[in-house]
Amino acid sequence: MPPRMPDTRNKILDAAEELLQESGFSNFSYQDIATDLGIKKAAIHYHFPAKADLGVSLVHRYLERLQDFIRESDTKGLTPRQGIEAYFAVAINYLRYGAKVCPLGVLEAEFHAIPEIMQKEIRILDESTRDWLQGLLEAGLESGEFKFSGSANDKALLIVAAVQGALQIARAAGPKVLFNTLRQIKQELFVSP
Amino acid sequence: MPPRMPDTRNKILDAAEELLQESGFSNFSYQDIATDLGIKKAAIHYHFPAKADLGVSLVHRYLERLQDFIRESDTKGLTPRQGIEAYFAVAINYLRYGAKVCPLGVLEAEFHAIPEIMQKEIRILDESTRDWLQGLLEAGLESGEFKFSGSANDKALLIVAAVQGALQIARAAGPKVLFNTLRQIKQELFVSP
DNA sequence: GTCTATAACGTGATAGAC
DNA sequence: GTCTATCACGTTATAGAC
Repeated sequence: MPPRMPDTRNKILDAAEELLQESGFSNFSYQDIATDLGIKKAAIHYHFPAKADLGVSLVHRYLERLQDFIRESDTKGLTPRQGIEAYFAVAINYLRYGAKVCPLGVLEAEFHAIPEIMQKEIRILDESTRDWLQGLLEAGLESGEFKFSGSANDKALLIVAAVQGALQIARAAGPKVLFNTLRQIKQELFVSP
Repeated sequence: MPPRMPDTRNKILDAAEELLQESGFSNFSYQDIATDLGIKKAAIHYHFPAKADLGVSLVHRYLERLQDFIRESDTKGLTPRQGIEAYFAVAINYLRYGAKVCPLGVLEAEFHAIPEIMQKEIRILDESTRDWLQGLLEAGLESGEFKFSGSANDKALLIVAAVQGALQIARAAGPKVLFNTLRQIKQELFVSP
């Protein structure tokens, strides 16, 4: 299974993803994507008849990417600590290239203004992300790399919420906000610095 | 200085505030507000010629409310612990009545899609909120009510980010997410349960 | 202060040629 | 698959009567 070439459909999703994390789902249009790619709006409607279809595919792709990430982590035999660092690296990259925010954050912020069919997909992505992090925290606790009080489930929620919030606050207060937050999480979580 | 009667201008701001935290700034229209209040769009344009004017006034009112809250806290002589509880109560009320989110969160999520004149006001509100919380944390540390490692400035950021994120995640995963987050923050922060 | 009326524009979406 | 052309609609915003 070789990786597919970036055909138009994938290019559309790439552009939409960028715009989503930049401005929000209802703040970009088919015209924006068309302009970015140098094509016409109608071509996008061919691949995604309604904007809700595009939105669902977008969230679904985040989910696939998470599952790929988990699979790769297992294959490479990443330690829990390396797993957390990889998760943080995703957030840092969001920030670096365009001051983007967490896709879950922006979609949840406008949750009541987006199609219901997308909301369902968002719930799955949210649950999957925190489930994965919970497992990572449990493994780290068992291996002695991590320390924390309370359940791994609770801690996963706290971490995801803080990172999501910090990415947004960084827009008003600058990038340091995110790095500061990640540093605090690591200081509390890691047994040995 | 008695509190002003809820004239049209204030009613507009009330309705707009509700809609902002429900759906986001660019996801409500003058028509939505007009319908809510039983008036016509043009009446709103009389009070707020452009939507950016409405947005600025909206954020400015949050700031005034924060300053009133701080003044009242001082007057009543609230303990740091009571201060934090009052802050959490605001978030809980957001959640309870319409699953609303933190105004800063939703505005930062669509930061790059809103008027620049609003962005400046948002930066002030963000800074003021965390400044206030920082002072509260310092006071609580000194009085022996709170415990935490690192600076009060850092801790204030972590708390604000977590609460902001939790309010959003609650939309996908339900209200428990917020209560869970607040409980964890308190358990880490309070010396005596 | 509030209204009616209207302008100017962008949006999502569809039909049909190529 | 992509295009041109077009539609129906909602949006912000303004002008002017009352």
